[in-house]
Amino acid sequence: MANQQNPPISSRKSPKQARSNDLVAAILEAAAQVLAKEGAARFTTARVAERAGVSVGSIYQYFPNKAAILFRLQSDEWRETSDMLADTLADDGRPPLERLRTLVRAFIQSECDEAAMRVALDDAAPLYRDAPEARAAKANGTRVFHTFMQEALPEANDATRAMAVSLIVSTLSGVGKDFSSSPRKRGEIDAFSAAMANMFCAYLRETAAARSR
Amino acid sequence: MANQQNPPISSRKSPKQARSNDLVAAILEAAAQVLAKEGAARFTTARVAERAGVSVGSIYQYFPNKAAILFRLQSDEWRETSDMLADTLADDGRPPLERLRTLVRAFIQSECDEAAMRVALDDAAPLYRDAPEARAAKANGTRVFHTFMQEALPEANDATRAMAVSLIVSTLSGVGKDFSSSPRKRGEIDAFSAAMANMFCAYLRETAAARSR
DNA sequence: TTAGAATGTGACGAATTCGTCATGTTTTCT
DNA sequence: AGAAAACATGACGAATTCGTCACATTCTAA
Repeated sequence: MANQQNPPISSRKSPKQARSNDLVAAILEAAAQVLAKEGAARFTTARVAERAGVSVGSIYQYFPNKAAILFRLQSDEWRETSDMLADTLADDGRPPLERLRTLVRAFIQSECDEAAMRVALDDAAPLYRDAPEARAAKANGTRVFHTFMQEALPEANDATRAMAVSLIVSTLSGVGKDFSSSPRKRGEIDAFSAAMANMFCAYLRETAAARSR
Repeated sequence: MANQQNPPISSRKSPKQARSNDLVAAILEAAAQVLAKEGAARFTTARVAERAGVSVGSIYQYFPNKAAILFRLQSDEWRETSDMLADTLADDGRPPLERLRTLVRAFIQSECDEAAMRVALDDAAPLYRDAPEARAAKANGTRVFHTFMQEALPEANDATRAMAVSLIVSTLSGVGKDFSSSPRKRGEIDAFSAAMANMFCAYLRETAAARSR
């Protein structure tokens, strides 16, 4: 109901020289560190600048505001994990549900690996969440699952498949957040991933069975 | 990694006279409105006071700080929904999985009914989340599910049951948040609840079957 | 070499926010 | 009634934060 800021994302200018490329990289690196180590509430352009060994003004040369930095971090994160998931799902030769198991494990693992930053990024979500770019980026991340679902539920109609996708995507991200918000040992990750994969597989099997009946 | 404040919850004093009881009620009512209408970022003791027709000082007489108000709101919310869920689950005479279906529907519905405030409350979570009281309140909310799971998975061992509980609880709350973050029509709520219930039931059935084998 | 474009700096204004405290009002109790 | 306790007020200090802008430095190309 609030928390929207008009120019949150659109890049202010793009680097023309080598040094400014380095600078943007340094800013992003520093931003990730500040976010992970200080938390969302203490994420400040001033702190990012200090950590990057750069002045505040330089940051505002390439990012219109604080939210844009955060969105960029989140956006990169999404791209990376969605690429990883796409690779897992595209691995033909293994049955769909088995690939799904691998995917769940990989996702939970990656969520836990960078827990600190992901949690903070999530805390900061109100700052960038409502931007159209953010919605687009998120939608793009679910594309992989739609093609996967064609394989997993070949007999089902589109509505059923769409529902399965949104349910699974939403569960993965929501539960992943929750799970990774406290530190986890290897065994816990294994067990939890397995249970979640079981749940998805059971659901898909029953859905497929119901459809073909 | 950050965002902790030492005295977030402990009540400052308890109302001794009638007027102060009314005042606390007015504060909480105003707080809920401010949160829903202005969002977490604009949730301010000053704004709450103004809406309640009360002075800031009065607020700080009964709440040690802003976070305490938010925690109180969240806490009340948790209590209400967990009571509701307990009622649903306790309704003997109907098979466990059928009760679970009803529960899922009721939960999603209630999540959508007050979407604005719940989303804002979630955005504000970093302010109260790390308080010990918050963890306790949350744990208390999962109690209902443990007893339910005894019925649903009578043959399973404790570890399996515990996993099922945390998976389902986590999914409910995580996915509920996600789903209710955009406005939903009645039909969407029905369809989504049904799908989610299907997923839970399929999981529990397969888990039960695996155990008894 | 040198003009001008690109880049980098950081002090600073404007805005917000939190929570306190000295002071005033109302209630309670004897 | 009168004293003490409870309750209520709101101006204000201290702290933070965001993002800008006038100016300095570095690079590019003629």
